[in-house]
Amino acid sequence: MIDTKELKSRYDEIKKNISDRYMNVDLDEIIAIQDERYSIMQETEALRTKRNENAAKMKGKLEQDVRMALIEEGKKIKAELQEKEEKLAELDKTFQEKARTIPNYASPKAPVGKEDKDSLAIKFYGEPTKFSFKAKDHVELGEELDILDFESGAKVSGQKFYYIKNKAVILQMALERYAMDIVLKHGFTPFITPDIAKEEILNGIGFNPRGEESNIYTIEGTGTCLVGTAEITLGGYYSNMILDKKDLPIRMTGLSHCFRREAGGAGQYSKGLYRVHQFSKLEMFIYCLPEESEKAHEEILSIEEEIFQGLEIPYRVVDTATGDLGAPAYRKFDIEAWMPGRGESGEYGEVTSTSNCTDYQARSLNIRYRDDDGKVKFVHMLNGTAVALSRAIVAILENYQNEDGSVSIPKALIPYCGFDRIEKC
RNA sequence: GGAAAGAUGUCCGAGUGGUCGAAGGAGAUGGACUCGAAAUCCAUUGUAGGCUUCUAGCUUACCGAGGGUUCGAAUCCCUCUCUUUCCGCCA
Repeated sequence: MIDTKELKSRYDEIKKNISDRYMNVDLDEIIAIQDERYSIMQETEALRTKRNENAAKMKGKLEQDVRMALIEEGKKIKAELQEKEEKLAELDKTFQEKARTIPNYASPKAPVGKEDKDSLAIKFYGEPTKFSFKAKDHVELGEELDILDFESGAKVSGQKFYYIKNKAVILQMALERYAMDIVLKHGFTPFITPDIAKEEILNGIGFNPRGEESNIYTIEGTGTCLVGTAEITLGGYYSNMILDKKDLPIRMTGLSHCFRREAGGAGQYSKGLYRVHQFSKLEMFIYCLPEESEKAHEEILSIEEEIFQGLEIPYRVVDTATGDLGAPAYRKFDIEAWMPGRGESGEYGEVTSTSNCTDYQARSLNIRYRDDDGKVKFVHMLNGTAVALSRAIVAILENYQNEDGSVSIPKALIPYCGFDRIEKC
């Protein structure tokens, strides 16, 4: 969340940010709740002071009637205090809930706009793959090659589930290891994280596990959820801790399953592996000093590019428009790989995403460091996809398809796969 | 899953109802001593929040977490989490 002490001093800025992001947050209501909370808080504290003073008077030896009078007084204060404290707790809860909905300040460099098409393509790598034949999409390729099975996925688990079969299994493992090797080379510490996390962690990262539009599966009666990304488990790792400044930046990379409800996400642009309820992903995460976060963001992006350049897949980099930024993000870069089977005759489709969340998550999760001036300050937290296996497989199958329906393996993956081609068996 | 013991400030560690934001020690910082250093001595040394007469003062909360008892809780009670040890079970 943002610093709620600044709601009034940065009022115009916050308001503009909310409107730039096309979000519906009533800042004035939140400030009104905050004011009421402060005033109840003061009344509560005054009563507590009275209670403490009253109790302090009873320390020594006292006449019985004096003591009884003080106890009576104490009981009266206690009753009053209880009432105030209940009210305060209620206000606190409401305030926290509402304040959490205020988005992070967006970078002044992020393009302002409502949706996808307002985002800026800031870089192109390679030319969209051309074929001398009609390109198939990954669904057709995958089913013909008997390496993807959506029908069985739907039968056993439901819509948007799938089985990966045969050489695609090896391909996925190869991709995992290939991306891991690149990330490790850049000094990241590898993790395999839990696939389940507590709601408080989800909230701290900025995911809302509740509500109709939530993309999160909650596990009934446990207070936990299936993670949608290892960003959650990597970001929760240091919650409530004060980090040593000399240990920063901390670079972590985590492999996890990712579960997403994707309610209502159907249609041509979500078909096949592109939008699914479960996939695996290798995620990068950095905790760093505030002054280093923009540089760290560039670093993550460049590793993501290195991974896709190594696969020789054409892509573009997109600087996400304010209206399309997640609430915690200060700035977000997506890599969109060329997908020849997408749309009429190929389109770019998102394969990675990296966000600089500045101190937004750190404030909720209480992750700080001690600065040279002795003060504790919030770290900046960044995340980025190393490789989302399902989407990377979409890009590989569609870009590396051959006229006979077989699929070649990108050069960089051949040593990891042990074969250079997937063909009909 | 069962049993026992434990969880206190940066660390170690005392503290079984009021004199405890918390003894003592270590560490760190500043100062004295010294040519300098060590030793010694003195002082300072948690976090978050609120208010005000805002380079300061006042005040609230925090002793694993959450509840409860009480005029008053680090201290008593309940639940949970974690750690250690033992038993059971298991990949």
